[in-house]
Amino acid sequence: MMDAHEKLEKSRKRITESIAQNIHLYGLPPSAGRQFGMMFFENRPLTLDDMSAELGMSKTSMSTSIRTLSEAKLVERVWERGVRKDLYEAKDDWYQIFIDMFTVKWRRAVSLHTAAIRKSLNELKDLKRDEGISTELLAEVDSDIEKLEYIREYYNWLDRLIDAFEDQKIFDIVPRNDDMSE
Amino acid sequence: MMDAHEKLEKSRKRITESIAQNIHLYGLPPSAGRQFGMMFFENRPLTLDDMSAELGMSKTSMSTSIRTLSEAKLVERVWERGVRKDLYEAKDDWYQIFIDMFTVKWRRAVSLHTAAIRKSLNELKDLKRDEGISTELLAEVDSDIEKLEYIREYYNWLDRLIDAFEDQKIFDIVPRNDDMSE
DNA sequence: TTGTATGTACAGTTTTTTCTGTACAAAGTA
DNA sequence: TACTTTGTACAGAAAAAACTGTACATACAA
Repeated sequence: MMDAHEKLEKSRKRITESIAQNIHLYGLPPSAGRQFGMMFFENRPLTLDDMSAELGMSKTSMSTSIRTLSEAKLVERVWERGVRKDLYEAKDDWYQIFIDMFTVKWRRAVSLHTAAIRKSLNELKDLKRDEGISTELLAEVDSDIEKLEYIREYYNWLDRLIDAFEDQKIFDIVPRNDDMSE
Repeated sequence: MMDAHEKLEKSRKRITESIAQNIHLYGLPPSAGRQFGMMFFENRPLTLDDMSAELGMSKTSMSTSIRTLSEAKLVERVWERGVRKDLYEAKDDWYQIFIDMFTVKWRRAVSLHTAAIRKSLNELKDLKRDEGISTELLAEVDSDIEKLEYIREYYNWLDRLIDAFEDQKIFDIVPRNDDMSE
């Protein structure tokens, strides 16, 4: 028979593992998920040494993964007077965490894609204008131009979608507090 | 000086590489992105042998990655009478591709998390009810319960968010056709 | 039925990613 | 100033993922 403390640990472990198995949606490896999950249940900021001891992993690993977690805005550094070591805490607004991940990751993708599309589109239009190309090839160029214009429009939509998340407009269609009771 | 055909290839390659570099957002490796990008520009369904030749990769790889692409709903199998080989085509509705990816990936995560939360929450509530536990531990249990109830609420929101994508309600706040002209 | 074509399971290889230990730079303490 | 303490750069080890070739099952053709 487990004692109460063991039961509590087991309960936490289940949630932490669940996070670890799904953190790839944030582009992070399972161990970073475990780290975040552990920090989530701690009601105090942790040092790298704390994390290292808690997870049984090297301090170096803690250092690199905490940086990744910070960049993804899942944790943040906090200050406490008199403490020399760096302290980190899991962010507690999961809605905001989701929105931050979404906007950070997709904004970059949109930006890169849009630049590539603009460049290719210009090249293709120049190609049409300047050269006397075969009818066959011209058809292909026109086909590509059409496709690129279509996906440019799509990325414009995606950009506006990201805006909607960023400025919290998303809560207008999907309200935050459903007020569900058990 | 490049000829027209080379220019066309270069233009396509830029877009394809851009897709390859960002397809990790769909949980797929770059090579799958290259495969999709190539198929996107082809105006006809391709066989595994076509893809193998086009990308210079083994047929086995094509087979496994086309399955992944199918599961992610980025491509689909099409039928053509008289053709014995399997034919695949890139889906052309990128808005729908995005929505499908989003719903498939996040729905599974929500489902797994929700199950874990329910289980842990039950265990913790049993723990509170049955055993005479120390005040100190009780405080921790209560803290965990509060946290789990919070994230349960969050996952409920996420589930509703997925619904909004799935039933196209998302286009209400972010309309599809912006009708931007150059 | 036998022969041929096609897709994939599986084992092994290559490549990429993650993790560790050492060494060191930066910053605080005495 | 010299002496600690702390975080991280870097090189190498371990683990995971992607890719290939062979072998085979399935389906169609004759």
